[in-house]
Amino acid sequence: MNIGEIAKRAGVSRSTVSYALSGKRSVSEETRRKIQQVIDELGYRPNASARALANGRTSTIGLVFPPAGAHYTGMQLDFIGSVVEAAAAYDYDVLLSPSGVDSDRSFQRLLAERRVDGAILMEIRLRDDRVDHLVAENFPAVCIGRTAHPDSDWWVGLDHTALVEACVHHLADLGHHRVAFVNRPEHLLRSGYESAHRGLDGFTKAAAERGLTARTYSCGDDAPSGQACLERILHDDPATTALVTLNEAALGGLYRGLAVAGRHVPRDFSVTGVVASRWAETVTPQLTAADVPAEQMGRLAVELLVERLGHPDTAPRHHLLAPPISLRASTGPAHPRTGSDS
Amino acid sequence: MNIGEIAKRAGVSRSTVSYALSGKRSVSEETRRKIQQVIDELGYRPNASARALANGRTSTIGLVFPPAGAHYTGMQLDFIGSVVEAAAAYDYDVLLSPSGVDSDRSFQRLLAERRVDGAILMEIRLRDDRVDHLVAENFPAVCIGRTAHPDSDWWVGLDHTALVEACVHHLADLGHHRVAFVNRPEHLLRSGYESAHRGLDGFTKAAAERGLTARTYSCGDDAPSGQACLERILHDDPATTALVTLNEAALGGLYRGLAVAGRHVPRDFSVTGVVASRWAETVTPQLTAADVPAEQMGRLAVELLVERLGHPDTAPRHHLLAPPISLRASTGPAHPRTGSDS
DNA sequence: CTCCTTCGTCGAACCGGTTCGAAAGCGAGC
DNA sequence: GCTCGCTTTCGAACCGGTTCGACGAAGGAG
Repeated sequence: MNIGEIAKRAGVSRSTVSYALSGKRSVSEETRRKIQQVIDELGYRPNASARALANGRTSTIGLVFPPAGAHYTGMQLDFIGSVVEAAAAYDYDVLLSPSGVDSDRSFQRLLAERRVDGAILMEIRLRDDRVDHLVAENFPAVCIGRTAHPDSDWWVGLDHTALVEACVHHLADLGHHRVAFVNRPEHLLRSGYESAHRGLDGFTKAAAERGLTARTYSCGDDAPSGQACLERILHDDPATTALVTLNEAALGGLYRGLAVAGRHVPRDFSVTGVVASRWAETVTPQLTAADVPAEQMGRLAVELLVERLGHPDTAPRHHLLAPPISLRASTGPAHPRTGSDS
Repeated sequence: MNIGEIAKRAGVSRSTVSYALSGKRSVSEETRRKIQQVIDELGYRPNASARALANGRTSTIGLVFPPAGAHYTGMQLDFIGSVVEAAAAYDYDVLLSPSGVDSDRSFQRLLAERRVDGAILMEIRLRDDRVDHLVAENFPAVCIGRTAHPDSDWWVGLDHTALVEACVHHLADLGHHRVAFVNRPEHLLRSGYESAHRGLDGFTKAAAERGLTARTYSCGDDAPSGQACLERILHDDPATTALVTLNEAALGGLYRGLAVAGRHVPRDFSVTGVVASRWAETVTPQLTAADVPAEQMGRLAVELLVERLGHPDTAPRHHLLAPPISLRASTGPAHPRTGSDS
């Protein structure tokens, strides 16, 4: 059931079938109908590998996936979903590439073996080998996140600095003086993980500006770590009345820690941070947070990539997003704890 | 940088390079070294499309993704991650196919255009066109979930009936008499969604066996729907003291509804169900639940598929998993509400 | 009636691999 | 010395598309 078979049954040459399908040269109405009829009868679809070999385009984009074995967060899932959906709208398939332990191997696979026309990278680091590599080869790629030298790349990113600053200002406006920052795990910070660094910067800066007493913590990406982290916070400074977090996966644990410590949210303690709205709404009380527009970011990344694929030598473009804080139910005015603890 | 270039620089023919690489015929140690040296110098990797065209294998498996635009649950994310990881171990890439609105188009794309060697399907329905289609074509596929005629398919599934039964027995053992079942959304039930149906069956059967007063509800896949559903439950029968749920995404809303209604978990109300452990641990109190072994299921699915690809005409194989209930903190003995409500 | 376009179609080459049959080189056996 | 068999290498065909140059027929202009 290849193009030769169709040609034979339609009584024309292979090239005529190809042109009838692609429309790159005119074909008489009559033969076009005949060919279409044969194709419909046999349910023919052109072989993707052969097509890719011949015209050099695979109609596939690679999505470089967070390290395998890690704790995926809801945000990442939303990215993946929206990327797949947006790509389908442009007739692209999405190939997942685990950037796991031997990330090089699967990465090489994508690029050097020409499995994809372009790539979207998640989980960017400030200094990122993968990005350097792609830029050096001028390979069409778009990052979800920014490196330290963002002008030479294509990316769509979140202004974590501004978002965390906004969270701190929100808390300061409510009268909080002693606040904590719950960051992603230590090893991500050390490896230069973008959002962790920029978020931390924003926190430190805004806390200084507002004259707050601030402490920062790293916390594992899971609920038990969140609970432990909260215990540490209250142990280090029992007078803490609010926290800001980037750590979506630890959120449930932070809440549990507060409940265990007898701190009511938002009466005794305010919580805010940067979390996708869909997940901010699953906790009780619902989280006042900067809404990560994961769906939009995935879509924008695909749009940028498609544009770049269409116009290979355009100057880099980017989108820096700074979604507003959605006021929900997890923050309130500070009530300094008086007397002994409950 | 193709095989011809390598051949030229190594002073041999293209076929010799090919054999040196594949090892399908012997090549003298000397020429093999020479070829390898040239390859290392130039960083050559064979073109995937050409290879796929020539030998008929793409080294890619398709993962048929839940409908686009739906609310993804954490479980699904875990599946995807584990499938990608397991596939990488067998040197397969994973191509995502959204089975969205015009699922046929992208589905056809995968199969008819030969983009993948095999496929893994998620979100199975009891009567599933996609599965029928694949079985009819004898296309190598493995389902995560069972259809109504499971003997002719390859699948790895969860015994939702048994799991929900176990949940009901657990509640009955604790002395609960009036229990509710929170299912997936109505439209999924209507479309024959497997876990929703089997779970419901298990609930109904076990509740009858134990002589419980039981009500069943459909609930949207998000927190607000969960909260609304819980209100409905307490409105319909304020004496309800426990619920079983399959609806992971609504769980946060159910908890919130209980908090709003002043029912303490687990003192006044027990909650249990079927939820991946990683997510069961993020809520407070942690959910006593049958742990969905998403990671294991993804891995098993890949293993079955690889096996099927290796031995095309083996009889169908499957794995039916029935993980145990993990006792956490969300269930307790029934204390019939006495007097007026709080 | 010829000359020049335009339209529709065909054959051949090409994309970059794999694979098969055959041939060349070489030592062993008779 | 000749044949046989083994190892190593080569050339050609093939996978299933796309694309380019050319060619015949039809139509219009002169």
